[in-house]
Amino acid sequence: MDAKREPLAGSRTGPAQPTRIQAINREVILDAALEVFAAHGFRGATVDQIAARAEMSKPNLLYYFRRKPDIYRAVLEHTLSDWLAPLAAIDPNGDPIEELRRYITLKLRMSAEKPAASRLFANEVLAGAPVIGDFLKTRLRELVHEKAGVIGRWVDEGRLAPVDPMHLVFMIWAVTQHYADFDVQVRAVLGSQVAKPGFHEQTAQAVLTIVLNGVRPRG
Amino acid sequence: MDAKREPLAGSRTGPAQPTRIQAINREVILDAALEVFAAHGFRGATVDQIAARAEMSKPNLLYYFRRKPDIYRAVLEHTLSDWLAPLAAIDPNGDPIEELRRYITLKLRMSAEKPAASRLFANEVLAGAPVIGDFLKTRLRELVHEKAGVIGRWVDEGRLAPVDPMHLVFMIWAVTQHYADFDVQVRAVLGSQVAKPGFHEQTAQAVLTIVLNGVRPRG
DNA sequence: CGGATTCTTGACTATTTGGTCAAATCGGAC
DNA sequence: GTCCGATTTGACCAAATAGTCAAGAATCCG
Repeated sequence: MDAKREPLAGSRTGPAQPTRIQAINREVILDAALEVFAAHGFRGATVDQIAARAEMSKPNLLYYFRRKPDIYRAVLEHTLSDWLAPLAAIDPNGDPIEELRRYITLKLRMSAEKPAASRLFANEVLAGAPVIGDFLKTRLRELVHEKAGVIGRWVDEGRLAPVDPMHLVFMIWAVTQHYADFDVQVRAVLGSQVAKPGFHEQTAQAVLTIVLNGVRPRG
Repeated sequence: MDAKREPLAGSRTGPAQPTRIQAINREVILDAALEVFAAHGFRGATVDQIAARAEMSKPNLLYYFRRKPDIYRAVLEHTLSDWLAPLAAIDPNGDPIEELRRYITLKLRMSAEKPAASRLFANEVLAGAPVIGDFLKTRLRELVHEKAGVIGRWVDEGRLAPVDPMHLVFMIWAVTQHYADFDVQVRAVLGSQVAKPGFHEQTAQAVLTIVLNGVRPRG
């Protein structure tokens, strides 16, 4: 007999033949889960909250993702590559200052447009990175070392001031993600300014000024 | 009759006459709670975890703090003033670069010595600052505006490059707290370097170089 | 249409969690 | 030592939460 496809194999192990409804609902669930996990972390989030936000009964949600950790992992995977792309895009052959400007600008835009993704990672790492720990120690580590090498070469060539490449990367992450992760604090301190049009451009301007001046070689 | 002191008035509303045992146990509980709340946030933390870490039965813990939110509030209050002190210490009459250097150094030291405190705030703010929201919008806001005024004056006097004072403060917070909040990530990427002696000095050196160069007035 | 399959959910269970209570133990002032 | 309030905890309860299940509703395909 031909291999009988189990009811949900596709939705759990791989997209063997995802239905239209499956595709839609999995997307809806992941969107809802992203918001909830981003706000409260894995342990603080509840399946009921996610189901409510997805406008779907809990058993229905669990029909698509059998267990809470499955949802969590799926959300993380769904978001990880996006989050890494800007760093990967740094071009060794580009102009150092321009490459950093583009990188910072992209990261700031992501923080503005997808703050929940940033908060999701923040919560995961704060909790000790129980799920993405391996990823951090392997793929992220390799990528950062690669790009730190590029920055280090720029420094050696005198095209950047003598800065520690690793710490420069950390600084850029810290500052750009701060505007997503600590949005509530930024709003509390800055008040109505944040809502004004052009706020993001102003932020980008300020961040770029300090960081780029900090790494520009001094005459 | 003389006012009969209720059994635990002191331990709940104010230190009317805290016993030696009370003082010790409240301290033990707050230390334990700090670690647990810092790792999992308010919702993710459990009273049992805190009690276990404090090496004390749950009912005993609840004898000192009646409810979970009471513990949480106490931990936050216990930590808030410390966390703010370095910013408050910026001296309008000091040398701009030296004042910023001292501020960054202090914040970095706090992140290294009390990472849990930083993570506690990070979790609270990530969750939308349900407890310290008012504090952020009042006391923190006032303090930051005051110090931003100082920095703004330094800029006007030409003693700092033209930078947005608010964003400079955010940048310093972001970078310094990053080393506490994202410690796991930093370790994953940097590996064994983090354990080496002198790592913190190296970090401070790198951060100070970039930020101070970023704000130093250009010839 | 009609039958098979996918999708949906109300009702339920087991476990975890915040919190209570009464009884037992401890500690300090006399 | 003795006494009384302070401290401690085992046993317990109610609510919240992750996950199950069987049965009904919708959808797809010929």
